[in-house]
Amino acid sequence: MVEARDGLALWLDRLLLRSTLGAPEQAAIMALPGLLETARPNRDFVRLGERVDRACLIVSGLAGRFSQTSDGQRQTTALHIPGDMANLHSLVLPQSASALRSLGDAVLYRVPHQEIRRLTATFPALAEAFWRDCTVDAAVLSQWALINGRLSARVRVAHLVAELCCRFAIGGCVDGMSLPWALTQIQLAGATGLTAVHVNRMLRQLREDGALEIRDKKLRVIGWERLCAVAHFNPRYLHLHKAL
Amino acid sequence: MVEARDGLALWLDRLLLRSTLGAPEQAAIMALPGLLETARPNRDFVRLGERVDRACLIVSGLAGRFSQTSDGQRQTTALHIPGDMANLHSLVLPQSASALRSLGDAVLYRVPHQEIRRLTATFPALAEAFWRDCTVDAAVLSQWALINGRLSARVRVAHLVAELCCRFAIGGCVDGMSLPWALTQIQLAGATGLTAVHVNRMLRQLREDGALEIRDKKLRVIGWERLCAVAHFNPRYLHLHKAL
DNA sequence: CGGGACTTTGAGGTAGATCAAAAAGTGTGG
DNA sequence: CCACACTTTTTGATCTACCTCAAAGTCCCG
Repeated sequence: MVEARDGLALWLDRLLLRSTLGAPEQAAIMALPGLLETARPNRDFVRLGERVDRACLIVSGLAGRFSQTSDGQRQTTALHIPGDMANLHSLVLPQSASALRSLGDAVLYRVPHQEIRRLTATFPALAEAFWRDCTVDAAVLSQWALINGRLSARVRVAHLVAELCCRFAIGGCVDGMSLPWALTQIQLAGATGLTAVHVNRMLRQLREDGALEIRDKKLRVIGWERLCAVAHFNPRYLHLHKAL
Repeated sequence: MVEARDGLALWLDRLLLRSTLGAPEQAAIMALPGLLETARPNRDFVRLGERVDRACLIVSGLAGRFSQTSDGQRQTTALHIPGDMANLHSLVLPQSASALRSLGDAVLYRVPHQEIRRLTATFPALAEAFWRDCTVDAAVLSQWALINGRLSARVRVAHLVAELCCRFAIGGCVDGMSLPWALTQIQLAGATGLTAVHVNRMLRQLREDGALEIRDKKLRVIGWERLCAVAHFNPRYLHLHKAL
């Protein structure tokens, strides 16, 4: 059974990677009230343009953030894994500029803005930690813009896979490691700005290169070094450690 | 003669578009100490990976933010106009994830983090206003990711031009309007993820379509409606007005 | 067992890259 | 004011990475 506490604990860990928080701040995070909710698979749980009054913590499963043109074309602008407060920025900009949707089965914990504001008002260190995490989010998007704007399809797919490896297994990615993998090639295409057909071919190449293998909803990293080399991957932009 | 006060006033106007600030907060902004500096044209004034202890306000001219691959390829992730505090986010993430460079002649006002922190500590409303403006920045980048990831070269160029029109002439863009235009086609290519050659062809098309004209470092909007239509442009994402 | 979503492979088309070179503009020093 | 070097703009010709369309194969769930 999934519980809100699990999600909050993951989120707190994430915050502590980048910010120093005292015991009262940590306790306040863990005590945040909210609503646990099972998202219907592949459905928007925050719609474009909607005025939002609760932030969504991903407790389990995956979620995507999407920008959309007037004629309905979508581009993924972020992938969120458990422990991500997917739209924390809605606290300061409640008019949602992008949609959030579950990718497969997902469980959310919806925390009212007003509860988060209570925390930022009491603990300035939390306000800063929140702002910092939003900034990391933007840094990741910058990296996506770079990779998707300048590099080949093969690099894009490899880079996205490498990023997710690092975010799931915070710190150490190694050869032979295996991760649960719920993303379809269609979803991968949405995030890399490619077509699903071409993603398929690129994944085959990466398999033939001895970099990785996806089977049975599992990703197996065959050659982490090779994958990083193909992807031009350097995890610094993820800010998974406190700055020196 | 350009003065720091001009830049600070522009920035304050920008903040007031999106946040409500009292007289003391406004006075505190206008009193921010810093160093006025003439940037050498087309030079990085914040380098990649550098540890930053001052934020850069663009007082005059243009600046670009760039992400960069290990082998030196660059992608523009933001264009900054006078009144933009280009790297306000460095306050919470001082390890610079992107480079900042002047595009042509530019004048900067460098404000020490420590002075800005004095403000956020005293006035929580300013901390929130700053966070909000960084969030808008990220929203603009999302839009770029969408446009550059999914739409044709013609749309990309048109969209960028339309965005800059709106940001320069906050609120009203009209037919026949003319703006100072300092960007080269090479710089346009850097922001749209195209080559300069192709940008040139797209600009010619837009001219032939009766949408715009660039001559003598001036941009003339011939048909604003037409430009917006070609660009799929809807200025909402710029958050140039307070949310309803 | 049947239907829907996803994956895989093939064949052919195209938007935009690349390469090349001329023309126009811009700044510098004599 | 002109001569120069350098950058930017413009145009042409060719090439290719990725898209599009199509169809078969696979997986999964009711």
